[in-house]
Amino acid sequence: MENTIVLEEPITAQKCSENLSSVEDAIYVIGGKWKLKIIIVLQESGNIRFNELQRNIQGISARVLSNELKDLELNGFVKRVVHAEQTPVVVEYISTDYSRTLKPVIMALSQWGRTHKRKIKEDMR
Amino acid sequence: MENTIVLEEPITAQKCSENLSSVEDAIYVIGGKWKLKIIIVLQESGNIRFNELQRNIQGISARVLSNELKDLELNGFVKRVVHAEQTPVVVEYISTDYSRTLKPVIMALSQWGRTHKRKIKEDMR
DNA sequence: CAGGATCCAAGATGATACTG
DNA sequence: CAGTATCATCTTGGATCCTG
Repeated sequence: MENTIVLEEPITAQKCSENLSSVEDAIYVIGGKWKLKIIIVLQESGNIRFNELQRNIQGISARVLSNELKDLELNGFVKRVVHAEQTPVVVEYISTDYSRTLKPVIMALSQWGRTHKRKIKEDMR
Repeated sequence: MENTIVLEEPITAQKCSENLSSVEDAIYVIGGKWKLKIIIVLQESGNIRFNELQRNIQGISARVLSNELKDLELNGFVKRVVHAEQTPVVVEYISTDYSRTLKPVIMALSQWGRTHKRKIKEDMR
């Protein structure tokens, strides 16, 4: 281990940019108005079809949902299952194991959102 | 207990929309490309001035930063402190106690972002 | 320095219609 | 049903210039 070169970078800037860039990475893939919502619905419904999914996500259009799903599939959060045996073709979406790694994030967010909502209500009176 | 009317709502839809709406609320206030980043930098730097803040946040323009700060101030995440005694006026931004309630969210996100980055690297080989 | 005002380009979104 | 195509629209964002 004596040959290990430790580059002594400024600690504050270091830690800062470390957190920052990780959060940045996270926001990059699961950020935006819809991604997390879709992931949540998918996780809670097991498997679900396109139109039902759309109904479950308040306000999303077919086009946007379609695009988001492609994106999520590319990133490994969603699996698209086609049942070709039926006509018209049935397509189901299911969440992947990898999407389950987001549990802590979703929990933290929903927890915070809950208390935040309470705070807002109190602020209003 | 026999008179208790239990409205048997579909449990899944119920729990689903609960998580969903909380996360939705959270995303509504801290979502977007910049908000969390600004909050992080603010938390890690104690107090900081406008231009320095801008330098610390890769790629943000003055206009956007200005707007985001107003928004964050309205929501109680940031305090704007004006030192009028000096000329030209010095303005400092500091994070509030309330912004610290986001710690769990930030931790979860940065943790996830970190492991995600590792996964991506592995996927590439 | 700390922003506000303005202009413009680009991307996101909604609505509607259409297809296999 | 599971989307795609197209168009009109609206919002964002960047660039630049300006000011107290």
